[in-house]
Amino acid sequence: MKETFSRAAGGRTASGDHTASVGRRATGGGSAPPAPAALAAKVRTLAPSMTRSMQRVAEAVAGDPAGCAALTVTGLAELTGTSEATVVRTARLLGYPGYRDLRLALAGLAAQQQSGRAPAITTDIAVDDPIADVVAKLAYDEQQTLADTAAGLDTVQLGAAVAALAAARRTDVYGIGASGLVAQDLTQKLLRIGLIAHAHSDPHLAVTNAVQLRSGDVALAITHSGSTGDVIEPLRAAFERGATTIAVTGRPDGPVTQYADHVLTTSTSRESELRPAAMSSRTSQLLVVDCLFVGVAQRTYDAAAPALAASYEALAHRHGAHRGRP
Amino acid sequence: MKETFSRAAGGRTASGDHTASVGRRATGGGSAPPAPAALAAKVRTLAPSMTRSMQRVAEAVAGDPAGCAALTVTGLAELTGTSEATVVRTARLLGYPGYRDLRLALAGLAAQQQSGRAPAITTDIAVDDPIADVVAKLAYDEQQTLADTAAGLDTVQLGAAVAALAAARRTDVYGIGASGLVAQDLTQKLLRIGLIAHAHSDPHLAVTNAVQLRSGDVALAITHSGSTGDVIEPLRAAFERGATTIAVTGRPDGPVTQYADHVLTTSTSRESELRPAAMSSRTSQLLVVDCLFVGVAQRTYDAAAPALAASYEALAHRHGAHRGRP
DNA sequence: AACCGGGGCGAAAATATCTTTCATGAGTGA
DNA sequence: TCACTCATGAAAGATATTTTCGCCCCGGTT
Repeated sequence: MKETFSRAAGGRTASGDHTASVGRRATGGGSAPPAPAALAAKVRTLAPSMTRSMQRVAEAVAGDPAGCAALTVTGLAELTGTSEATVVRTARLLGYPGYRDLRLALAGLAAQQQSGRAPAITTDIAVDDPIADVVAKLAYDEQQTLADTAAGLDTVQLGAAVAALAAARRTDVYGIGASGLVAQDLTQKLLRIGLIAHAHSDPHLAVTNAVQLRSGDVALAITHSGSTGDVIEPLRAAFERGATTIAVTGRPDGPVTQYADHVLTTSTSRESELRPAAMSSRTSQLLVVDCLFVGVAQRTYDAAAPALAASYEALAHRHGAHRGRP
Repeated sequence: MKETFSRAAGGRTASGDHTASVGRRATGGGSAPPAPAALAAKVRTLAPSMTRSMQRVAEAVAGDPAGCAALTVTGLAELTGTSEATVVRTARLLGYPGYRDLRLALAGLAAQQQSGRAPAITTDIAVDDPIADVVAKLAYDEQQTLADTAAGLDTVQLGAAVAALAAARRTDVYGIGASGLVAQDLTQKLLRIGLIAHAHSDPHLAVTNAVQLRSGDVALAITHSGSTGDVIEPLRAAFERGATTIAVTGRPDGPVTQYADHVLTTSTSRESELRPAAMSSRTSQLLVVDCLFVGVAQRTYDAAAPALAASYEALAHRHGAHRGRP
């Protein structure tokens, strides 16, 4: 009973007087069920928003699931040089009701790792790695990113976002830099199934357009950091105009979520000097966007199928006739 | 402290105080290590020697590991119509120090079973797939695409392409539609490490620019079909002007390769109605492009590293300062 | 049929473990 | 510098687990 209550309290009271009063984004914080194998991903996603002590705990947990599963709260607290309270807080942050459940998940994770593949060791890409290693490492990392993202995606939020998109009279997508390309990708796809969508990279134009939106429209912001002002502003404008707003971000607690009815979390993986964060965040974002697209296509199948076929046909003309067409 | 002590005590009779003083619990009290996944077997083996109540508990545990893992001693006792003591006795009989550890093992078992069911998603995405399946299938497919691409990449060609890019005075990248986004992605990255690169989506402008190229410059065309005229034309122009030309295509025998000094092959995976080819080709292309980028970054490390750092710094300013920054 | 061990068994005490509360101090912005 | 916020851990407060203890069922014996 208090269970539920305490959970809600954990979900950051902070900023949102506006948000709070509006009372939207109800689904925001705690809807996610405890993760099974998505734990490592979740740790990475949430790590930035953690305090130092909690990070230590999270690190220990992610680094040695099996070992930590064998420890009691007190044990883990001692190991990480923190207190029981901190351990419990971390468990909560990771989406579990308490340490006990985190421990259970840890045991599960350990078992999976054990039975699964042993060689999960990824070294960073080094300056003198031969090109073949670069290919292998990059491919592996991106695969990992995909797995993490898929595991960490909240299907409820995703479903809600899909529903909103499918029903939208019009959709605006905001993204800057690398995220801008993802925004365009989504837009291209939506257009192909006959929906009305626009991607905006220019902040001013984005806001200008956003204020045109109203209930029944959808605004979708893509930002890895979750705090890209140029993207938040248009989303906010749309939010205040009553449009349904969606955020695709790697920081589920970032400012952007204040104005988002639905938050889709992308995974954050360790970056290195030669592998900028942009790379994995892009992969992650694209997967999310693809899921959105396919979801929408399913929902609007009757309209989408012919549209897809038509655009396929149209394109075929642009390419020389080559074999392989069934 | 009591932790260790009590646990050792739990280890029962046998070795007693010696074990306790050592404080290891790895091997536990008895000789048998707790079972990992051999639990079901153990239950069957030991069932005959169990009392009626214990059998009920064992049965429940073997029948629904996941479900039981979610229960407390009391819960499981109630479920099986027995008492806590019996549950603990059963756990002991199965080789665990207590119920807590049995529960942990149960969680592990459940996780294993769950993950074992993974490769059931080889099917195409159907119109009525639940959203969770869509996510799983898409992630799986893209992972597959990455693996295929990595496996099929010719590292010699890749190395040559990297060398050309790293040495290029200027690089033009051509791509249309979805490939255009990939082209932009590459361009963005190259710019970030201080190289001069442009992406062209407009065929006319592309050709106009291509004729400016000459030996020492690089032109890179991205086209899945390998026969997109709008992309081939500028590549051809560049080729004829003596620039080094690279093609990233899914058709290593397509027209585009005629004018390419180096051909990088992207993988083509099966597409379906709801999963257009563009999706996997994009994933594939991006991996190739990432490899190119990292390769170039390696080769130009002295210049690239500071440039990357600088652009990182510059971006940090655009985002609000949030905590978690070490 | 009555009596007598021998255990299986569960209620409840005892203990360990987990959770919550609360006071403190470190860091931060004005 | 001061007020303020918030992270943090100590310890109190709940729960969960383990242990204790003896009932009572079951078979065998006289």
